[in-house]
Amino acid sequence: MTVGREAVLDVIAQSDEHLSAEDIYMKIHPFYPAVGLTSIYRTLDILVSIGLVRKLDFGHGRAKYELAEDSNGKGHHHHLVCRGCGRIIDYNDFIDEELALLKKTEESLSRKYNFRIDNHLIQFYGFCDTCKKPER
Amino acid sequence: MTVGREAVLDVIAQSDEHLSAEDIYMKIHPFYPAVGLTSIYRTLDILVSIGLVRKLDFGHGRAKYELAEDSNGKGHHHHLVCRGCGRIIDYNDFIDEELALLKKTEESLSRKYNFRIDNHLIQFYGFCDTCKKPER
DNA sequence: AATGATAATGGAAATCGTTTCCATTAACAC
DNA sequence: GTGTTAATGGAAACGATTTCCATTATCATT
Repeated sequence: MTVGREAVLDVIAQSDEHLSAEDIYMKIHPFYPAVGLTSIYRTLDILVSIGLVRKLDFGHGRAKYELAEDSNGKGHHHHLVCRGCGRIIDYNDFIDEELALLKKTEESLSRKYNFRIDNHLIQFYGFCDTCKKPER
Repeated sequence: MTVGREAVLDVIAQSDEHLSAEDIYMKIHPFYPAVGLTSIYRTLDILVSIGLVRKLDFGHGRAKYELAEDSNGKGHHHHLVCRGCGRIIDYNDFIDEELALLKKTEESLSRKYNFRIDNHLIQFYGFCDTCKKPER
């Protein structure tokens, strides 16, 4: 654990948003100008690989990162993605039902396709409050 | 509808795999050498926007495209993504249960967040048959 | 056929997030 | 304090996708 790595983890832990590598760089830079973007990427890879951080792709061309659910205080959640403004809403309604079904599905798929499943992704796409066009 | 557009849609319709823009270009080029990559991208955008084609991102850095479920003969399905070799498996086990829960969730989320949901994404990640490491 | 307006085209260049390279520096066991 | 190794950051490379722009096809109107 070096200064730079600590800083990256700190920033992610502090923030309750989904941060891109550059977001993180921006937040760190004022305090640790010596830490470069490359190291941020490297550190993120490590944090993801040890399971502390989750890498997310909402289709906006850049990866976002959030603290893994074990430590994020929000518990397991999924995402609502606005195609208008790109806003992401975390939700955990029905999360238990979802997880139960997912578990069941995972088990069945694992068996059927001889596949070891260790992660899943659920996202809803649409238009948020402010981006909804008036009905026509 | 121009020759190039027809060709793109044809290739997607014929194939039962998930094709990248370049895959499509490769398949079209021998027959229509005049059709450029740029047009493929343009056409794909159009096909996606009118709902004939679905754009997929499996996290391999390039978008993949498949025929929308209305016309693909496979019906609604979700994906199993192998992190080892990148293989994608389409499945539709429990699809009815999944869709039922998704529908219910969508309705609730729409109301709660005043969000118009028109699409969803479900993917499982893991390691396929051949990529599974021996248990240890 | 000739005209003119508009849509579609493809190749080159630009874009931009991410990776790779590599020479430098930090850490640390001996 | 010397040697070995891991970590670093800046520049350059990378690669999928977009943008630019001059050319070409389309087609309704004369």
